[in-house]
Amino acid sequence: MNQEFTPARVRFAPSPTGHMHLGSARTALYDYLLAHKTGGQFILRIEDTDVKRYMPGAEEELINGLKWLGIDYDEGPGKGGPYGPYRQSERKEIYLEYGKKLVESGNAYYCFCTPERLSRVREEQQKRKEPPHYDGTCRNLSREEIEARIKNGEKYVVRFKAPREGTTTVTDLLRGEITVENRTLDDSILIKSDGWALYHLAAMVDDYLMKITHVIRGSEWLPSLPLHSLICRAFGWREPVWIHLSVFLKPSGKGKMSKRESADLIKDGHSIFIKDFADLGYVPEAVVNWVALMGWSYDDHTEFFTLDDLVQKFDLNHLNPSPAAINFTKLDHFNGLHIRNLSDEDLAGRIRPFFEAKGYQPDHQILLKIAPILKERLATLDDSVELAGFFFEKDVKYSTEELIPKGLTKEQTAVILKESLKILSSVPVLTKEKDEPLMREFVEKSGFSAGQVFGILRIAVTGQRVSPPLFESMEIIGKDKVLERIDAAIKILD
RNA sequence: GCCCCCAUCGUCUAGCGGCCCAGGACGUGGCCCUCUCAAGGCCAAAACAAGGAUUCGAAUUCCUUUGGGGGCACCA
Repeated sequence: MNQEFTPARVRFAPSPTGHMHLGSARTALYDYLLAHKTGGQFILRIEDTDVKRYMPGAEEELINGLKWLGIDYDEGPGKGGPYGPYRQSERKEIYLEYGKKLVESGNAYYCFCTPERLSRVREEQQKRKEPPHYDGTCRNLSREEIEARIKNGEKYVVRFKAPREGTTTVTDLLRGEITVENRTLDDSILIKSDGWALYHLAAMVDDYLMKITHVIRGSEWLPSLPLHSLICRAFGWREPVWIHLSVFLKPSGKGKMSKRESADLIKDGHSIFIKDFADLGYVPEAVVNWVALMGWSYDDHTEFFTLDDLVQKFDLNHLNPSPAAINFTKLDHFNGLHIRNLSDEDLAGRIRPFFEAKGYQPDHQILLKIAPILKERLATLDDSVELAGFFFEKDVKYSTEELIPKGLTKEQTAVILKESLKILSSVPVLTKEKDEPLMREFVEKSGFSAGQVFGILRIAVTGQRVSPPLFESMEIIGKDKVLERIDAAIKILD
């Protein structure tokens, strides 16, 4: 498909009515990838024509979300561009003008029906088990009557004059031709009585004026695709390439995530809201990788992708039209992969806030040293605190029972601790290369198992049953503190 | 109710008429490595929704059924 290799102008057009979620993130990602792959532009357009549903802060959240994910836009609010303004609330007059054009060309008409009458009609239709429909009362009003009623101050809307007979066929890139019977079409409202355009008009006008080549959006728009196509045709515009992505299903695969369920996820350390991922310890690289693969694939075995990889390899032909269930365990997997792909310096910087949030004041040099031993143990960044908090602790806490391993007595444990103290005191500086052979030699002679000896030391030094490797940890903690902690353990047993 | 879309292991998916008694990944189980936990390596179990049709040959094409999803606003 050669259209992929011509510069694409693609737009991400969210409405600021709620939190940015995974579905939006994926759409924006694909937009970005297509634009960058083809050397085109990625445009952010805010669809805020509905004042009632406006959520303060949503636009900012959207922009921050994109920034966090690393998908920067070329044109949009705060950035400008040759086709602005990029907020629909600033484009009211434009839509009015194009609405009028449609009326003049006979593709739309003024409708004076009141909302009350409309809902009455709808009720009756439903009672008769008919699909709810505009009944066409104002479809063929005379010019004189229209002028008179407008002059009379009657409220009106602009409706699209949808064809009543025949069929309409539109092509969606991943689904092929979609054909509907025109009699199932409705005369949708294009401009409300308050003068604001509805999505159907506004989006089509903007896509045209902004020279959008590909419309990538959710499949909830599929039912109104014929309408949108018809509007473009009424204007005589060339249609963009239509791409409707399927929705994300809840992890069980049974249905879409409800508001309630989305909010509840956070209890399990998950979320579908982009704003939450950072705090939950996810790195944007992983979220991008994960979400890219829900609905797109490269081949039958490659799964690790950076954003740059994706720009290189993304293509429209491997998009998948079927709905995908969200799989958070796979996100954890990707998160681990990308954490391990980070430099020590980078990882040190990223885990710092998690330590700080727990009241630690981590030293950068120590963070740099623990980064490599933490790397392959982290599913999420916040795991690092639980695993490595002891590095920043003055002393460690544990119970006597924890110190004495199963199968050993208090006395034996004390012997091991005292011997270890002696050995570790004998080396000038604690380094893995130096003390590990000495300790292993002791294990060998003592008749205890490595697991027993190192297990006791692990508790004494880290206060934890599970920790990063012992000798590496001791090296980082330093001789003085290690000896201090072992000494403290011996005292506990006395 | 009506309209539209979708259908391969539990999940994400590869597959675009013979390379497939279906490949990869996550997860699960086992083994190896091992100072704990991981990471890593190896192995295993696990799917073409059902029924027709076309064809020498179908997971791949067509039809029906079933299941799932979306939509039917002066929301987007």
